[in-house]
Amino acid sequence: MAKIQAPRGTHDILPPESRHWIEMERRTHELMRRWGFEEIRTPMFESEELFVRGVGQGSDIVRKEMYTFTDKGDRRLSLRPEGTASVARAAVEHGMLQPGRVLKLYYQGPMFRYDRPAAGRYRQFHQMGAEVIGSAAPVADAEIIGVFWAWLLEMGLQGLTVRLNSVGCPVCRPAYRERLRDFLRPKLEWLCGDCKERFEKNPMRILDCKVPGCQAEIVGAPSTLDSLGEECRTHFEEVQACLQAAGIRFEIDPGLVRGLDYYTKTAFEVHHAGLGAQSAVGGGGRYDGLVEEVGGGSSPGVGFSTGLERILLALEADGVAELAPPARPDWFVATVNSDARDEALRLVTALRRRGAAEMDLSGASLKSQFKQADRLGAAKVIVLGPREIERGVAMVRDMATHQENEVPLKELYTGGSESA
RNA sequence: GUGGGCGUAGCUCAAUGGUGGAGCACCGCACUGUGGCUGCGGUGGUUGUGGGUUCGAGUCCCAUCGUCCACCCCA
Repeated sequence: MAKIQAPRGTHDILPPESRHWIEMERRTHELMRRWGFEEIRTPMFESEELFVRGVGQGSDIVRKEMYTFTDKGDRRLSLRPEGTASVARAAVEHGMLQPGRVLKLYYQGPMFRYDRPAAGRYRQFHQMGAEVIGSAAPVADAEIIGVFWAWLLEMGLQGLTVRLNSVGCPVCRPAYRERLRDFLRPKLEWLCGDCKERFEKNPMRILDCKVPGCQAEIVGAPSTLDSLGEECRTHFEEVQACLQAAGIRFEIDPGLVRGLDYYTKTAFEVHHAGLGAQSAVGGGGRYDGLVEEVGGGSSPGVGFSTGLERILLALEADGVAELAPPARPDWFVATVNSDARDEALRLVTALRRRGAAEMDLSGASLKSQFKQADRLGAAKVIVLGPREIERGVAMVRDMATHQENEVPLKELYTGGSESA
């Protein structure tokens, strides 16, 4: 039979790597508890419409990266490409948004995008993210960037940079777009093909273009920041003041434009130096129009998301060897021959109520059982053979000191002796 | 989606077009009821897959799948 491989862009998470995932999740829950966020778990597929409206028709994600299918009931469904739209949908659907109430939620799980795979980019990948919904205040933006920053430090990462920008709001953005078009129109013929297209659809993306010719043409272009309306400008200044108060360093990056259509005002990304082309470990921003877009009342929000595979790659680049060391058994119960099997089973069952205990499952020789115990890093090996069982004792060997003592079985069962 | 690199044992890698190897890992033996170190031995490959060229292909050609890099985009 021909082998079946995992689909392109997907990957199995195997031991010992799965230990790192367990540890990341454990630290996430613990940190979020301290920051007062509660977990929300939403479906991995949703109506296609949710993402079309939420993430945006114009975004690359919706235009070419969604896994969309029709189910047996003729519903158009999409595997979720990101988490925020689902959180907003669930908050609206369950009436969690009441005027004056601030919701703090986090989520964690697989996301799906039909993208060409590369290092740090997969078709099924995992994100963790958090949202503050119900507050338009700058301190909410700082709360999100702050919890993200704390989370990154909790994972043990170094060499991180926060880039911050404001992309304006539906009031001031159109005005800025026009100013930018006016500036670029005389230079249009010198721009690359992609940028000529962007000129009509999304001229702000031109600022992000990597083509050297375009870079030269945009010198002196009006900055988003100079074109912010009064409200957006004040908000941006206040966010910066809050970040300074919270002790978070950042760089202003006027070229930072995010790929999801729902962002307003604050946009940010965090980059890691050791990651190559896919250097963003996460990002986010404010989305004051999203809740309304998915059918709720007007409710402002701000959030972040981070890619867990990239976090692991960044940790590797930082030389963090082990997020979580292997679990070592306290005891390995070894049998001299098969007559001791039942006693060993009884004993290992009893020991497992108090700690981690292992026994041989393959009928291996005593020597081989010691090798197993050594490989597992067991602290002690308990030897059961005819000589011991007859007298109601077991030989207990300390693997570090090589000391062996006879211990009555009764004590091993009750944990009554220090020697066990 | 565009351009390019790479697919050989579980892992990391060798093999001028001429009988596919090594290290690590795994299993066993070294006076038979005891681990790590050492020595010796062993298991393990339809060379990603399918075609083609050739007396002969891991090696050359085509296709396909996968992977990696850059672009794009982003996490």
